[in-house]
Amino acid sequence: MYDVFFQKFNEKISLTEQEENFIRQYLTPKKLRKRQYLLQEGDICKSIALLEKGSMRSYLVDPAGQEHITAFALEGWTIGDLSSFHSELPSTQNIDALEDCELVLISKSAHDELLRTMPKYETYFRLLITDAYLALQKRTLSMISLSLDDRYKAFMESYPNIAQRVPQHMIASYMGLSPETLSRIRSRINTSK
Amino acid sequence: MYDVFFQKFNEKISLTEQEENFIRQYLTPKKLRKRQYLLQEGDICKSIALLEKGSMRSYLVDPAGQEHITAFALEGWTIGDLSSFHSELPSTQNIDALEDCELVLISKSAHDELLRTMPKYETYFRLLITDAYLALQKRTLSMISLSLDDRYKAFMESYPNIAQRVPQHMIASYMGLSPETLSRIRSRINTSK
DNA sequence: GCCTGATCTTGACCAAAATCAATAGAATTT
DNA sequence: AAATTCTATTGATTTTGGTCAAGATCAGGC
Repeated sequence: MYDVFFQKFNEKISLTEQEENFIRQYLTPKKLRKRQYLLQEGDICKSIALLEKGSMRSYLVDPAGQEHITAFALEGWTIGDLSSFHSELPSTQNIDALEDCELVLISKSAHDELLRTMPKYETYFRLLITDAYLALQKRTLSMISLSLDDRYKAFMESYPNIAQRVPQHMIASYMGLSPETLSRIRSRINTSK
Repeated sequence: MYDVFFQKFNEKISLTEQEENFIRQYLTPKKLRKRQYLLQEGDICKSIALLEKGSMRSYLVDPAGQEHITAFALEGWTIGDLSSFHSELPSTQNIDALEDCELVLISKSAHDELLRTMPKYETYFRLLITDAYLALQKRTLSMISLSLDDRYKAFMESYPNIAQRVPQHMIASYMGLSPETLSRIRSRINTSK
């Protein structure tokens, strides 16, 4: 149990068996059915989740009622609304399962206690959020500096596994495009090579 | 010396005088004239900088030769290319001074040693990068979900002090717009109220 | 196995932003 | 003080992506 979680943890900071067992007490397993919510707009995000299995997305709804996907997650990825988790204020995001999922949850109180008592956990989390920052920065820079065609190519290179598992219109939403435009980008790219 | 640096540090984690002096050894002051580079594309980002005084920007140049501003920094803000700093690979960004600046630098080796030896530094840095992540996320979400008018309003609310010190065409660049479009957004907003 | 709903593509049309161009006012430099 | 450069605005035109609509394919539910 928690195999993927500890594998990912050990990639950043290696743990002894005792340390793994210490952390284990703070973890909670959770299963979600496809389409089930982990978090809904207005909720406070009380835990961050690592996916052992399945796929998820987070999205927000704009003033005009349109959904915009803000993130995807696959096995081994972490998902949650860090803003709400950190501030303990209601979230503006929704997170739900795209497939049946198995998760590992760390509650806010467990997280805070691990930060206080276990330096390796703080290091793990610092590295985790550094990676998240770098990935987000890459996304943001591609949005301001690349053509649509290049942005799509960059997305496909960075996340080929997402493209395989997620419908195309959701990728369009993630990129801030209409599904029709993404379809046209694809046909443009395919004919030009 | 380093007043702003320690003020910002203490806002996150409070330090004793001894701790301040311990950190002080690892810091280097630097002055930059307006238009002077802190980092150029191809350089490895060897230190992160906190601005004691002045203002800076970072930008990148796209394949078509066009500049895109990726970040601004004012007094008390931290700037640098975290991607290059972290990976020790050449940067794709340029960072230069918009006004005469006074900086505090932490080199990569100083940073690594502080992380190893001083838990409070690691906590400080974790909180710093968490804030950076949250700010970047806010920016990214506004790019995919808001109208241009709302994005501009949100920018002005979040960073009124940037708008006061930075020419408008740079704000347009930061937002990924042409200067003409930003000018038209402004006139639209001004006439409608 | 059929039906419904979801997904993707393509076309026609429209709206929004980029580009090109001209102007004028500010700020720096000499 | 004059000259040069930087900055912002406005108009005309072009390009790009969004919206609306129709049709085709596929998957899952009954």
